Amino acid sequence: MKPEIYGGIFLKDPERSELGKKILKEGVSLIDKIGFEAFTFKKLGERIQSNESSIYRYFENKHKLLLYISSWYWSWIEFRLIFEIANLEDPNHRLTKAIILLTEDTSLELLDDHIKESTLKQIIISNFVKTFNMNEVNHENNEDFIKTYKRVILLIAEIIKEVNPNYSYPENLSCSIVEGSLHQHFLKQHFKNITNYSESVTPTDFFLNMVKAILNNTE
Amino acid sequence: MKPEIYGGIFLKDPERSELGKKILKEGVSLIDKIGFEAFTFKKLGERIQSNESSIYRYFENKHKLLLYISSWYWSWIEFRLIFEIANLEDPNHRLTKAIILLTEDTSLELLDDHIKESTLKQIIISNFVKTFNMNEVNHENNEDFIKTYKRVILLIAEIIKEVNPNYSYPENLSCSIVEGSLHQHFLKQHFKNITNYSESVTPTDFFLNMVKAILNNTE
Amino acid sequence: MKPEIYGGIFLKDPERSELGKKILKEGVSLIDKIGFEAFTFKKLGERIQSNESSIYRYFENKHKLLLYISSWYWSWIEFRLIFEIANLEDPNHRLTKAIILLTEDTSLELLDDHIKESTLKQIIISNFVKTFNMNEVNHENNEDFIKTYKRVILLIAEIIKEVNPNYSYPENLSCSIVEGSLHQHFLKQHFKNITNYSESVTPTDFFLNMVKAILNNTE
Amino acid sequence: MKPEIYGGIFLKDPERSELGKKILKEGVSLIDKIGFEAFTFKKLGERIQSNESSIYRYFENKHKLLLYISSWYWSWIEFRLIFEIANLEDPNHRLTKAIILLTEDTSLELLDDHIKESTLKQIIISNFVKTFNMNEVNHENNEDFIKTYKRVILLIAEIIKEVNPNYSYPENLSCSIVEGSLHQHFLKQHFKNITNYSESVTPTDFFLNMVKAILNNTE
DNA sequence: GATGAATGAGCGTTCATTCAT
DNA sequence: AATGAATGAACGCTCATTCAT
Repeated sequence: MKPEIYGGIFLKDPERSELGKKILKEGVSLIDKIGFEAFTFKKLGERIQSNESSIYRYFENKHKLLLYISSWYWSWIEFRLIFEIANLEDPNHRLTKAIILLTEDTSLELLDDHIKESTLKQIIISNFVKTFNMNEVNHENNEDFIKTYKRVILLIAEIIKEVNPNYSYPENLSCSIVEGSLHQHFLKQHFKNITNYSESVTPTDFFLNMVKAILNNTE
Repeated sequence: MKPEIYGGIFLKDPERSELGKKILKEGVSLIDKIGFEAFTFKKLGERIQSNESSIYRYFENKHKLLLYISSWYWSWIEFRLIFEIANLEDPNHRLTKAIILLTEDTSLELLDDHIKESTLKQIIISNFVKTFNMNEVNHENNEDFIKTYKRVILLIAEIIKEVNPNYSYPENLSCSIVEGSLHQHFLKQHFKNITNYSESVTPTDFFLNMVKAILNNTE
Repeated sequence: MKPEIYGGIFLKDPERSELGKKILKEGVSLIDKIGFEAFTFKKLGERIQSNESSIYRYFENKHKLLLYISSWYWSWIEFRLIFEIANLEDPNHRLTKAIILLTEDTSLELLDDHIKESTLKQIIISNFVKTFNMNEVNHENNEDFIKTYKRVILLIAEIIKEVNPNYSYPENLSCSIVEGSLHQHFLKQHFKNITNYSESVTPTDFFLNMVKAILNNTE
Repeated sequence: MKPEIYGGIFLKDPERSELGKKILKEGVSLIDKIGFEAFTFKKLGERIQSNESSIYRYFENKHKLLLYISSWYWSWIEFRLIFEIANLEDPNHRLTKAIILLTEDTSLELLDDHIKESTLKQIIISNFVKTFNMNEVNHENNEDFIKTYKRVILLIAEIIKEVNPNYSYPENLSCSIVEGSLHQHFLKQHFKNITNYSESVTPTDFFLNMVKAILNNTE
């Protein structure tokens, strides 16, 4: 998949060179490992056997790299949503499929270079707020980045409306599901003991139950 | 209110000196303003007209200060929940009250020093994940800090069970509400245009509707 | 033993109060443990359950404390030399006894507070040069401190002259023995494998052999 | 002379750039002037008109720099010993030459950059113990550094054995001479008045006399 | 286009010391 | 006399970035 990343986030398209791809792949891996705070271009440089200054050819700074990765993630989610829902007619089926897609625990790989979706998800949840705060600083690329995320939200909201046009908060519910899908990862990691998840009960179950209850109720 | 903060987070109780209180008050304000990343003890020192080294007498590092503030917030939430629910008998009333407390936009002030709850909430949502990542490093205070948060989650989960003992995911729903209550702030700031909120429609409405639907449904 | 320490090294005589004695005892122990470089009054304060500022009542700074300890050591050596040699008539016996005293590995304790001579020796050897460099800065107390050390050197040199009045370098030989006695500790610790010491061969043997050879030779 | 320094002490070979050489030359000079304790990379940076951070590219910390300088010194001593003794046949001549080399006061310069041997010697004597304490911390480079020093000790010990195979403490005597050669500098500086040295009597005389006496004696 | 060297600025922390009690 | 609180200054080090090649 070649995600659509708005120009201006990068200086030089990382997808179009070997070094660029390495920066993405190892960048994702390193951020996941040591956290974005501790992540520096120097450390990434060491990891890819290259000088830190080379990375600056691609991204102005580490924040732009994170924005790139985030945009990438949401593009990928949007792409899969559209692709998988395309041939479903029944709104209920469409919504069910969407929720499954968002909440299930995949081990799919993006790109040729074997970046796992689950690793990306990890980074997104850990740095979700950060990406938005960054945007307040980088006003130029502000809208560009957020657009992709918003499109995902509105896509789900549309399906919700199809299922129950009378429900009053489709956008809020959409946000809750999307955000919730991220939050599951977090809960599983840190609070296994206070959730109701088990082998047979999954986040997907929880959200399907929730959405069904809410939308049937107001029907 | 004097929150219960587990010792070990601070070196010297900041509540027990003028300088300590200043550190808390101005610390909260500065973290909110420039973000935790950019926040340093040096900048805080300048703001409180004191040397950064003085702050080190109270907190080992800025991460411990954030842990303190977070513990404080969750203690405060727990305190209000218990206090306000104490005299309500009907489980439905109790749950409604709890949701209102969590989701409403207060401008209450903590402490004598005029720290606004809404500012605290802002910090918590922006750094929620971080506080837990920290804990993975500071294993000693690990459990202590998380305990308060867990107590809040389980408190709500208990009320949910009272309302509908047959519902399968009380803890998950509790997490969703608590996390959701934080998320509202965020949405309002960054996505006003994609939520369904208006003067007359509030986060409280959304969550009350959600919970009612879910719990009635499985009754 | 109450060593004679020249005033000016301390602000308040540490031997005359409980806190003072604690400072000496624990100071010696801590310097030995973590090294003089890493040693600070703050750490010592923690150890003796007292505030660092209290220590400043006794010693201007940690360098003065080291000077005090060093003076103490050399006074103690001088005291033992004089005491043990006093009743010996034969110069050869006197020299032999002196060498034994300097080179043997004692576990004698100074003061009431159980400071081991071997610990002191450890500190002296590790910081010998430093004490002299300090003196170049503190010109006032310069001579005072060095005097004690010089008296030990000259005492041995005198005995050497008694044994062999024709030997040309009594002072140098004296220095070699005194310095050598310290150096043994060091060799044993770091170079066990390149010295000739064993259960039955000791530093004392080496020095007795050396001195005998040198003084007989020129007789 | 290009000394053999075991890798791992430096991050980037200081001999291979102008800045690196400057760091060595001015580093030696500054340590000699203000002492190793007071020496910091910041001060060195000011002196070489460069930022301290640049120095960190070469050496992890000032302790590693001192290790480098020390290794350098002992390599230089070993080199001169081997070179000057190579063509001497008579063991007595070899030993005499070795003692002269070790004890004489040279003003030879190392490297192209005019680092005086005497300045180096000054640093070595002042920080001899320290270099070994460091090694206890930096276990990796431990053996590497000590090796060079040991080789010098064993080299002299071998010659001693050649002169008198029956002498019981060749290694100890070797240590005494090598350590003593350093000690002379110290004595001259601090105790001119208590040594027997004069225009016509030198440390070399003292040690030649000592060694001759000891080795003849047991023959 | 990619890299290595260099650097200014700033971070997190400790030190030595003073002041008020 | 002893202590606790406070602080300026400095330390050791890393970061983000630029420049020259």
